[in-house]
Amino acid sequence: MSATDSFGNFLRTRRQRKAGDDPSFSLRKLANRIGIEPSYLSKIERGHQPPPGEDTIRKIADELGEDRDAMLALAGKVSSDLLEIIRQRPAVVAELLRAIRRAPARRITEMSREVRDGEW
Amino acid sequence: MSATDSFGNFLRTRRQRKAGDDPSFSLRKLANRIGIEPSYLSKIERGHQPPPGEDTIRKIADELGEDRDAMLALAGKVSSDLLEIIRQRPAVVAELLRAIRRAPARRITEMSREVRDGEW
DNA sequence: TGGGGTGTGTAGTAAAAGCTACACACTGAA
DNA sequence: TTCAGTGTGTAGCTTTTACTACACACCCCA
Repeated sequence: MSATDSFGNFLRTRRQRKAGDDPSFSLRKLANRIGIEPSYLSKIERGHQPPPGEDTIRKIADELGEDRDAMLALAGKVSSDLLEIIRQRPAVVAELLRAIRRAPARRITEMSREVRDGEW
Repeated sequence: MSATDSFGNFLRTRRQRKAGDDPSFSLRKLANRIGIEPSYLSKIERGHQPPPGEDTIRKIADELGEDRDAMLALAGKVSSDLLEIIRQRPAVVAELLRAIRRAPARRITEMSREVRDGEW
């Protein structure tokens, strides 16, 4: 399943679920709040257009109450602030990312906690 | 200094240094080995063109014996294999990256080692 | 005094990304 | 029975990305 399709499907089902008990989540109204053309949003939901740009995805995620990074990933993208973190120290950070590729998620979360708590 | 300029400057000085004792590092010959037009390489070196695409940067880095991730970073890019690692598990990996933003490089390298050694 | 080698200037090009604008057809309530 | 609201189809657009093609001017040295 292409990024175009999975992003669209996810978006459509999440929006429709919300539209069930909140009429402000009609395709048109949501598009207006986000600041894009309704027809464009329609095409994205059905996979007739690839996912939109980063800023637009961010707004969509916020409106739906979904995780920004997860939606960006669905769209085949990575948040630009993460890119910036990598670009600041390419060698060390690249090494770390390649190291954790197959590590269990639990272990990765644990590492985040340790770093934040300053355990070293 | 823009990405265009710093990438160009770095490339030019590294290439010229090598050209000093190895004539196969003339702009033209290097361009031919890489598979791009000499005039294009010339413009990139002088910052008249933005850095080339990922594949081309990779080839340049390999020719110069420089770190790929570092050169990509100079160009304002991030290696697509790292993007893929993030997209696989956006939430956990994003959390980790944001956590290490201000951590000392030594600590990050240490973490890579620990994960590879399977210390958990 | 050419003929290979050097770098550079000008002028394009193809494809992708990220959209807009507007008309159309349907539905459900007033 | 109209009209506000729903989603959708068609046809564009601008900007960015990542280059190519080719001619020009200089230098050196055989």
